[in-house]
Amino acid sequence: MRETDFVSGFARGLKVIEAFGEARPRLSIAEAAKITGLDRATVRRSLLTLSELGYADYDGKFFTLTPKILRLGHAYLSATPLSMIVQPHLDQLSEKAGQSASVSVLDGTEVVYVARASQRRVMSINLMPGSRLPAYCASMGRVLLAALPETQAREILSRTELKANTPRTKTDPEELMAELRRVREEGHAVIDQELELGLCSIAVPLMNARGQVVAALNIGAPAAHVAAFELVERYLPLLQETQAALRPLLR
Amino acid sequence: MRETDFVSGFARGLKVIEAFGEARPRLSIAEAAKITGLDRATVRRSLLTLSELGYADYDGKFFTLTPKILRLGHAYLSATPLSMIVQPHLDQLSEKAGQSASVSVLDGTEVVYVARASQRRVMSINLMPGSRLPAYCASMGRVLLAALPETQAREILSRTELKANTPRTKTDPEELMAELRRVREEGHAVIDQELELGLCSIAVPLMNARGQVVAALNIGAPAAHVAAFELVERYLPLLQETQAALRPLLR
DNA sequence: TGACATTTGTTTGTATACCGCACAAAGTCG
DNA sequence: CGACTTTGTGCGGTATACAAACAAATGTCA
Repeated sequence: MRETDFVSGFARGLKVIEAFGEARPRLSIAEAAKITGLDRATVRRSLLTLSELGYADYDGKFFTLTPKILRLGHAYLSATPLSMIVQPHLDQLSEKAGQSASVSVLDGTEVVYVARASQRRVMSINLMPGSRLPAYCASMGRVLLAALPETQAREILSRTELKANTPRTKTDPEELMAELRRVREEGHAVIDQELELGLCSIAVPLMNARGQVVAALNIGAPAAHVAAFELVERYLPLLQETQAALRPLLR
Repeated sequence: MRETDFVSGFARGLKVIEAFGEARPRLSIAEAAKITGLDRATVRRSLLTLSELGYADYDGKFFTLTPKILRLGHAYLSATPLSMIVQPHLDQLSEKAGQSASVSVLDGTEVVYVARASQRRVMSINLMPGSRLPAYCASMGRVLLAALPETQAREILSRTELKANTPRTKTDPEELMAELRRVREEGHAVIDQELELGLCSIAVPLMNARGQVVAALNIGAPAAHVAAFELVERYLPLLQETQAALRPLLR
């Protein structure tokens, strides 16, 4: 790709959109400039553009994103058959298990939720399509990493900040690689309160008809309800049932 | 806003992202150019930029959006307290009612789902956060339109394509305006198979502490389970309970 | 098969739009 | 009021859009 095949004004604008998030619903020009590291004048033009197009509101002082911005992500969710196809199966699975069920894919070092059926609220975390979790300490992340060639999985771990969210979090790369091998062999991953105390989950890969892993499917449960060692016997059969049902439907 | 305060390269890029959707997961440069109405060279630069930034994949022929694009919408969903706040209440409501429950806001002529708790799959429609439905024939749409000044509601209807999805769909603007007045008076809207045969729903507005309508809350049910006239007695109390619980939490 | 038409992707030249900077203006605090 | 922060605005040099031409692939038909 040549230097000139890159539209930096577009790239800068996307960076500005991403400046909004978590604890930042409202941004002033100066704040957005600080977060993005871009020039204030540039940020101002991007924000005014967003506002002009209806992707943002401007009260003269602060900018806020509007629901129109969801069209951008929706272009992906609706364009990808994945989320549409799995949703009904997910609802069914969630109902049978009496627990939340989710499907996610890998994006860099993180898993991204593309569909979710929640039975009851899971702990302090509130997950929805588009939500992200670090792959190394999430059950679906383990499954997705295990599906990659070892070198690639190791490479992803190497650029992940492996921090111990709880005392149980595995953070040693070699230990994690060994865990990935086990996941690959057994066909499922179990997480016992590595992400958050009190939260367990079990995941299996979702494969397409050709056997390629295209996503991961999991069930999450409060540790108070179900001990980690029970996850396998209680939920693995249900997960595998859904896994098998979806296999011919995915491409 | 001055002419020069608009970054057209950014605007063009966003248009390119929106070119992906529903039946278009994969686009060639020429296709994207046709859909957006932009020059092929311009579209090419936008797509290559997206690809360079990891928002799209390119196989030499077709471009596909990657899950990274969800970060853009996620900036809204997570930045907006709305979806985070309502989700647990929604799960609870859905469980009590034994039916799907959703929260949405208005964007132009459409309602956009910002949160959802699905109990069982609702007919052929598969809805998730970011999904859109025309406001005029959805229960939440009626509630949200009813909250606007009449002139504005009429204006929105005037630029909506009022098509009859089913024989029961109301498509006459005057009839719809009358319906909106009734919704405003009664405080809830009931839809009886206007969107899809076999699907009923009931919605109420969600107000913040100052009494401003900030979103709509609904319960949808298969007509086979619950006749439309039963919706009110069975679900309205539950909806109102949730409505009241959320009121002091919204701003 | 081979010649022609059509579509698609890429490059080029030129007019224009945009970025970053420096400065002006307007708030915002003590 | 004066220090400080934030926002708005002209300006020069650079990057980008557009149109048009070119190149390559694909389709069409005798």
